Amino acid sequence: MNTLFKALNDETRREILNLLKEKDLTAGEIAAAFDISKPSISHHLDLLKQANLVSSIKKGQYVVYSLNTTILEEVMQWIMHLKN
Amino acid sequence: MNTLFKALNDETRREILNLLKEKDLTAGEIAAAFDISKPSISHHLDLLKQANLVSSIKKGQYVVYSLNTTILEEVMQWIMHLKN
DNA sequence: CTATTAATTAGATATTTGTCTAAATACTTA
DNA sequence: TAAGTATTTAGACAAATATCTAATTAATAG
Repeated sequence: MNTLFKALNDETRREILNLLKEKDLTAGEIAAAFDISKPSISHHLDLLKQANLVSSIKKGQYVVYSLNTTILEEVMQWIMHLKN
Repeated sequence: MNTLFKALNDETRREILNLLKEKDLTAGEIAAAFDISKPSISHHLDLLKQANLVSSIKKGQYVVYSLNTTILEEVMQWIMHLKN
């Protein structure tokens, strides 16, 4: 839960998730969408991966990232639990 | 959204919300539940208030805190939007 | 093979955050 | 009104975080 909320607690990372919602993207394509250096984006992607919010697959020299919505159930349930 | 996720990104604050789920509590009662100084808890409560996750009312020399679940809808919707 | 492209790792740095103690404010009660 | 209790504010400090540039790793193409 900690890792999850930590990953979600950043505007850039939340925006990355929104981009990946539309379609899978390479690290470079993601970086191109922001005014932030590639290493920084790489770091954000790492945190998102640690939280299981995205997964990645190496395709040749590219790394393709995908959104993983499954883990969002946990956040939903945490919130639901609070609401009762 | 930023303020909300920021407030949720801390174990102590999440635990405070869980305590308030059961019943309203004074600042002192909340502080008593943790091994953290009162000023620190006060600061946590402030962040939760900024995020509208709790509200407070002064009752004599006490300040009673309550959980505000309404704002959680926003988190829910943000997540739901990502899941489609 | 060597050069190029994609991505990550390393290391540095400024900012943010959580925590503390001490002091201030607000209310109650003797 | 003076003393005591509840809470917050102020200021300091260590740890965590987001960012950068430079260097490294991995894969492709000439």
